Amino acid sequence: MPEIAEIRIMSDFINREVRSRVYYSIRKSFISKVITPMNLTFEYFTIKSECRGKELKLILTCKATGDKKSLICNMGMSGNWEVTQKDHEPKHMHLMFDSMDNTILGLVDTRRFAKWRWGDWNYGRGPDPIMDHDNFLNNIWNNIEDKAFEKPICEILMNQAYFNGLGNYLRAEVLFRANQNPFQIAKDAINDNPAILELCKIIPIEAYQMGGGQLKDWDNPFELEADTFNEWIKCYGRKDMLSVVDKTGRKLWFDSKWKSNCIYDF
DNA sequence: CGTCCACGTCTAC
DNA sequence: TAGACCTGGACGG
Repeated sequence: MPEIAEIRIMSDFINREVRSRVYYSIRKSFISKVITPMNLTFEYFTIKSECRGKELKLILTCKATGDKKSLICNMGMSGNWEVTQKDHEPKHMHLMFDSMDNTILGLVDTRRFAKWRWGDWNYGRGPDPIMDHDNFLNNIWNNIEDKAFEKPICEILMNQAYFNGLGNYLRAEVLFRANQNPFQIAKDAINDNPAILELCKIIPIEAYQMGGGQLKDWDNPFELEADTFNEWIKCYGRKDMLSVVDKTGRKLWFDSKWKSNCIYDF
């Protein structure tokens, strides 16, 4: 489910929901295997959300002292946020924030790949390609001689040290919209076709404005038609495109015009 | 019923 | 560079 567009939508959703609420407790489900201790000394606290690439940061502020603690959340494959009534937690809600108004802000995650920890951003991941685009570009141009850029462009677009927030559907859409041979060596591809880097901002913004990708039961802040995303997506998962398993084991979707360039076995 | 597949990391041979 | 980690939906017999 979540790549950078969906993470931003989740962050917006959280900020809208928590704006007028005060929280008093954090819990995790009994089944959760996340070992992060959930004890919090704040008696009452407010919440604010930020995002950076595929990471989400919940900043908790103590009502009494103004002290802050940050929880960094990675949403895995199926993580999403919901607000429900107390004692009506849906199945697969594994992290819960209890509010004084008897609602719960919770992380719902069927596959339980989502993780959370106290602390700051993982700076091993690159700058946000949308909100911090200049640093995103600098990080790439300053490291263009890195061995990572000797790999095919389709592979490095999944490398979170440089493309924090891109995932399997966004890389397919970026490459397609850039009219880019997915198998060209990344350094050459970026030098020949720097529009790729602009599309790493433009495409996620479009996906964000569409309300995100393939999300079922999403509380869409834009109130768009349900199939808007399916009309927008031009490559990923489409019958008129080719797919092949790449070196990292992920399925790469690409325009059949590049078939003769393909370096992976069909 | 069974098998395959999924928008992502992690760690361990 | 395979697997491990997970659940459930789609699809086939």
